[in-house]
Amino acid sequence: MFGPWSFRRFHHDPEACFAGGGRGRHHRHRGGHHGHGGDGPGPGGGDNPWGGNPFGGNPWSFFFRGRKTRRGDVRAAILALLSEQPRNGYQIMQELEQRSGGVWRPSPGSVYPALQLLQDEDLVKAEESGGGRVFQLTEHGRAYVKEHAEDVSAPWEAARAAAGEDLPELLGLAHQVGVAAAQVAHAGTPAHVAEARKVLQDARRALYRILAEDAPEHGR
Amino acid sequence: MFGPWSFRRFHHDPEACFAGGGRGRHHRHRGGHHGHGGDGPGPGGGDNPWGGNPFGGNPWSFFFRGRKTRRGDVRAAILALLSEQPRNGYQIMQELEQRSGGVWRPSPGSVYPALQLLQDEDLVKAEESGGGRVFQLTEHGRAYVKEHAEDVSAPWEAARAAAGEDLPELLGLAHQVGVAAAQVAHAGTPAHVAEARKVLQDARRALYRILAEDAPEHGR
DNA sequence: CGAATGTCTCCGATATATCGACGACACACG
DNA sequence: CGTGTGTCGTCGATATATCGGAGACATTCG
Repeated sequence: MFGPWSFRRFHHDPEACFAGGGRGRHHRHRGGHHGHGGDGPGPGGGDNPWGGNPFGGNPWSFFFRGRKTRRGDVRAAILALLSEQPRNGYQIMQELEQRSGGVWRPSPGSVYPALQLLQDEDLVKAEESGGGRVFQLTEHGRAYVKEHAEDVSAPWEAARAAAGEDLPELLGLAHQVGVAAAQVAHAGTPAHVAEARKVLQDARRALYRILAEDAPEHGR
Repeated sequence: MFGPWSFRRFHHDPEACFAGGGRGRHHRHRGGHHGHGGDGPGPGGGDNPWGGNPFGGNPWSFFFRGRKTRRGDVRAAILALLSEQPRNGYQIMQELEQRSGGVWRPSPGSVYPALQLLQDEDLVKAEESGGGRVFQLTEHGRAYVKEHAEDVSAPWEAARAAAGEDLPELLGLAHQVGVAAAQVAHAGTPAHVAEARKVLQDARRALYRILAEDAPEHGR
């Protein structure tokens, strides 16, 4: 089954629990060329309990972390995109984010090693261009894509479908609430700010009350 | 005066308006080694109207963009930090974010050029370490810091003070609202989701009503 | 056939670097 | 002295790269 934080698990396993900080909490800073091992900027870390951002980052990044695809998806996606046109690594990440409606942006940690492997297999080659490197399929790569059409899929579609509709909609609304709160904080009087604080506290309470009233599931 | 998006302007100029997309909107993609000039992931861009993140990124990043410090602050901050101990570029950015309570994280676009200039002036030197480069003051740099103590300030304190209290507090609450909404979206029934949608819509409406009732300022 | 173990891929964080836009500051001119 | 112009520093976005943790998948063993 999918990890606790993947939306695939959300989709297939409604029992999945959000408790705890997810991967970021357990993730240790590494040695080697990265030397620092201090506490991370996550919740509870350092002077700022909300993370790197004093306002806590966005709430969905807290949940929507970790694996969003399956093994082989990044490789398949790269082959699919490069069979359309040459692209650099950054463009590949951007395009996948765009085509998945934003639910999946492969990290550099998967894209660059996958590109390296594809080069090792002589399916892809890189050319210097404008200060960066543009990747394109080789002749061998084109033949491979033709012969393995079923492997060169569009995993961004699955990612998009898996994310569903409710989460984006509610988080979009929550985002608008945050925008309005920021405007009050900026342009409002102290009395306005106090009023806004109460509105937000009431909304939070109402949402948790919805969760609390959850009875054993019927017809799910 | 400060730019439309700096919190300094927020602080000193309450008339400042949030309308429009800020710097990101006008910022053009550049040529040269970065070739792509397509529409950005910002509001209104591409398939996903909320930005790179399908859920719109966090609301405060929309407002809290652009300049947060004055000319020379990054240089002063680097000198102050390196007079304590050697650090690499990434650690400098992290430390400033931490000490400012998160309101200021200088971008690589200011830190690395400033480090280069400080090296050119023989105030700082770099040493390879663990795959990266650690920067430290030279003898000349140490003398400079001693002679110009008034220039080597703690701009993170000013940044922190300028951000004030209301914005972080309200955005922290909005963040918690977002977290609760995400939990409902994930674990709730369709009826729960509909109920949560209403809670969020009501909260947004209440916040804008607070702003709408603003009379001409008294005693501000 | 199910459980345990091993392996492989994905990801977040770390780390670096630069360009062009833009805001703020200094300076010059009327 | 105020306004306009020029210059300089800051920033977001672009672009690359890698390490170690962890999840998912395959394989092996009982």
